[in-house]
Amino acid sequence: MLNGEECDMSGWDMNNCPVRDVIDRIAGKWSTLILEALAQRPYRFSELRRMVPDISQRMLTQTLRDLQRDGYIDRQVFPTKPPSVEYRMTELGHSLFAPLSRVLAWAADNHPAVKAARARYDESELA
Amino acid sequence: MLNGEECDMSGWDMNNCPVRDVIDRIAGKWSTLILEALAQRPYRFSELRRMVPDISQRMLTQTLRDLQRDGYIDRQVFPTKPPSVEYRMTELGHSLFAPLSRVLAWAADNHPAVKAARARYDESELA
DNA sequence: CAGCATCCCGAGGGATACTG
DNA sequence: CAGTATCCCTCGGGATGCTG
Repeated sequence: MLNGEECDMSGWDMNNCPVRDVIDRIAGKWSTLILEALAQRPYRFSELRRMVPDISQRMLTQTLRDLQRDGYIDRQVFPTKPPSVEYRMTELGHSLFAPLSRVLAWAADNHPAVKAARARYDESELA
Repeated sequence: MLNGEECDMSGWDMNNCPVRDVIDRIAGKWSTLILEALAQRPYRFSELRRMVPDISQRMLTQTLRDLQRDGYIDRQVFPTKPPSVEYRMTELGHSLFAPLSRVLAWAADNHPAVKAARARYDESELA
């Protein structure tokens, strides 16, 4: 990575860079929020909806499918009536979330610094 | 984060969640590539272009501006002729790249596992 | 309850041409 | 060399309505 091994810009064409292939998925608008929730414990569809109130059920479904497809979460259907579905983070998902949560924590911690940098930049721009 | 402190889904409305505010920027298509390059050493505009061959100069300029605005990189102009500009990662940028590079490394390491998961999913889908 | 189908919009981003 | 300026188009994602 750092030495240009995995996704060397000069070697890969963008469309099949393995790092991008993975990153693009978790870079979606809702992925990290869902992962954050399921990192704690399994949740049902309606529970997740309540936890991420601004998400549409369309995007919740789609994001869950994408995360499931990439192997980060499992979907288990209980054939009750009415049906109930539980989503649970897989081992792969947890192993991803370990480093990912560090970045999220960094973002939370350094948000003030970033906001300050933006203010400084915008200030110097209004020439 | 994990305990719902920083970006508690039930508390924040999406549009001013501090974590998203930071993450959305570095989740852009080219940001990580540029950060990866500048984490190693400073580079000039044309050098970066060569390192990320698929980027348009429009997006290179724009991504550099965004990263600069958020305080991750510095821009230094040398008034030579023709002009030369050097981009250099700041301390804030390096402190971000530390955890970020872990995620990128994870992505590189686990790309096969993710591809396998996708294959399994797609297989089971073509009912 | 947990979806799927449809319509629709705006932002992100590509291609091309021009400049200090 | 290091940009800026336009045009254009894809596609992520919102809103709404319907189903097993």
